[in-house]
Amino acid sequence: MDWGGEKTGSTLDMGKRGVKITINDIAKLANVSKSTISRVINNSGPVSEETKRAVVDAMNTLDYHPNEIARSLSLKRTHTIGVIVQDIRNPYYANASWYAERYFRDFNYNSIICNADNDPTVEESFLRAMKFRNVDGILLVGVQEEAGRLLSFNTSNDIPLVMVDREISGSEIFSVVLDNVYGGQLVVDYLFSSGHRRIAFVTSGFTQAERDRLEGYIAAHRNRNMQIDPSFIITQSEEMWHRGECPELMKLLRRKDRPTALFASNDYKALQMLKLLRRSSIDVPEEVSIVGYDDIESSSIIYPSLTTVHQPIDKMIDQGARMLLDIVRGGQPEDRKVIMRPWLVERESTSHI
Amino acid sequence: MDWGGEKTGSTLDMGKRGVKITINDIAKLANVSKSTISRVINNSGPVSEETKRAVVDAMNTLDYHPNEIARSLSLKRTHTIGVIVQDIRNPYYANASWYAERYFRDFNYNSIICNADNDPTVEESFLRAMKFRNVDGILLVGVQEEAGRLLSFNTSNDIPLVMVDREISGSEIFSVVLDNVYGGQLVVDYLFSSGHRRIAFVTSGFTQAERDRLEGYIAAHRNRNMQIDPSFIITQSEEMWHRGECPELMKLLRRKDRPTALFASNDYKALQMLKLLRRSSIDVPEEVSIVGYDDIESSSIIYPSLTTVHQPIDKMIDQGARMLLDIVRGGQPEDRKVIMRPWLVERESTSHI
DNA sequence: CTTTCAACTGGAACCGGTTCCACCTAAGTA
DNA sequence: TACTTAGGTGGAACCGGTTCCAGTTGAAAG
Repeated sequence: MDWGGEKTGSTLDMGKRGVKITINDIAKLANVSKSTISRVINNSGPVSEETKRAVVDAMNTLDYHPNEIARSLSLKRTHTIGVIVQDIRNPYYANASWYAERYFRDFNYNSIICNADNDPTVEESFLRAMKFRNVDGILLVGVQEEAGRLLSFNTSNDIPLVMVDREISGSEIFSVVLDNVYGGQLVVDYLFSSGHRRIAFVTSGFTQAERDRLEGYIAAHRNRNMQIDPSFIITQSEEMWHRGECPELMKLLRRKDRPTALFASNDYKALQMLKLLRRSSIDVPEEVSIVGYDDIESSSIIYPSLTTVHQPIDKMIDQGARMLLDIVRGGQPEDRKVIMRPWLVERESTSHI
Repeated sequence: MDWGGEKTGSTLDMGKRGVKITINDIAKLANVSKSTISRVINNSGPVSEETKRAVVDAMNTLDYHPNEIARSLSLKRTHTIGVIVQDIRNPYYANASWYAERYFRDFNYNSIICNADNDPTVEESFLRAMKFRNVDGILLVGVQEEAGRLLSFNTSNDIPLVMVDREISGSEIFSVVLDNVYGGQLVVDYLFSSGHRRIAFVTSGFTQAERDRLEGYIAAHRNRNMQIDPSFIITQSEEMWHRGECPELMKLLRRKDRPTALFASNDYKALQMLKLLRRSSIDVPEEVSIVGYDDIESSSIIYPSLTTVHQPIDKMIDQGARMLLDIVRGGQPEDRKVIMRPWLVERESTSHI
């Protein structure tokens, strides 16, 4: 909780009404030079026990805390991490960003959290802004960046960068990813084993992750030699999803050979679909089963609670954040790429047929 | 989106591989002194058109962006706002913090967002930490601070401070609040007019807001000369709510004269109750009506969707953030206290009887 | 009793900006 | 012609730290 510096007295009334204590005040009181104070604070050079004691005493009596700004200026590091999140309206990422913030704060780093809003342009401008803000490192969470731009940013630049929940295939960029193809297969295999044969996939196809889940969906069909009706793959813009509409899905559901199960590329879309089906008086899971992906908090709160794929986003953030801080501090993480596997959480939105 | 500084070229590859351009480079290239460059950047002194042009040219060719850290050091302002939020696990506040962040960024301020986690001690330590981080101002969102400490912090200190969704009565602290007593009455009046006579109030009683809503609940009863059964007021710790249990409520619901309506002091608790009732197979709203307070996003997504009191948190944040920036920039907001009124949103979790 | 070396310490430059003050120049005024 | 005066500019100090370098000291080694 404490962001660095010594523990202080218990009153909030410090610093004698706005007058800031500087290293010079301590130097004067302890009768030593600035250099020595600095050495004591940073443990960066020999100081006799005696003077050290005097300095610490002086710091305590004046309740001194080094000015981080000045320190940043000479050290050229700001103790700040930039976190760029794909879409903060998606609770999964909202959650992720909070994990990240907490993690960094535990290690005495501030976070600047930015919402890329699914827009590569916005993303690029944040990337640039962060550079000028002198962040020590950047964590890209679920961000969709065209490979080229990001690579040029990264290679031309010395700002450490780690991607979580996304990667740029073939690149050397540090990343923590989930096996989304595997996850997609997981869902379809589960539905198959529950007796479903007509399974639709509903997505915006916007991110690589979503495309990978689709690939898993296709692979699972292929493994069982099942045909896929192309009209069972519904792609529609994020904007439409935010508006809560999906005409194509509604059309599909009016067919007599409609799907018995719907697989949404993420929980957000699954929840929207749930709303749509309720509006059309189609019972879930009695008439149609729904599976999501992400396991956001709402998924377990709503009724029917959502069968979904759980991604250990907290663990992933932990991993990514650890890697990033490693690099920031001059180390080298063992792995450039960590791949984690999601698992299925069975709830009420699916049924056997 | 742009955090200050000029528009730049379109490639992310800037600054010649990590070599930072400083004001001295510009001075050299434009053949003028640092002072003049500074005057051009800040428009803070007379510069001839001719030299100004030369300086701007130089800045463009080298793609120069002033170092914010150095600027902060001499100007003693960091363009950073501290935002302390009561409880980030509560989506209502999660939302609020995002509005705040967005607002400040639009005005070129960074935000440091901290979760007080319902703990005054944590809160105090953040307050202190922010002081040492040299934030330009602090926005307290729904934070529960013992009056004394905060006042001493505020008076001893020159950091501008604005409270949103909470206040310290009798103090001069800038604040934007909702009329929670009014809101509490609103709910009870609505339930009365729907025919309900046995209405329970369920809370943690932790915040002043919740206590005010209770006061409204009581006032509405008094206005109609109705007795309140003391066992209809259920108070239980936040921790228990996070765990999703409420034994006292379950006991109350087993009585034959059980309440016909439950009024939760916020949506989070309402959602937890919904889950509890579902587990006990009590139908909402057929058997028991539920009303929440806050109108968080999930309230409209879940089934049954929640009748609740909508608080224009976005507008409140706007107000509070505007006030704060006003003060930060040396101005004086017209009002020290802005009081806003919530309104009721009728959905599916309540019925007439 | 010198020499050597390590421990300790202070001075000054530096990080990259801002700002006060002094100076110069050219135009306006007495 | 001499005297203001305002516009335009550079120099230097300053913000509050870090760090290199050189100097002092005291004890151990020769």
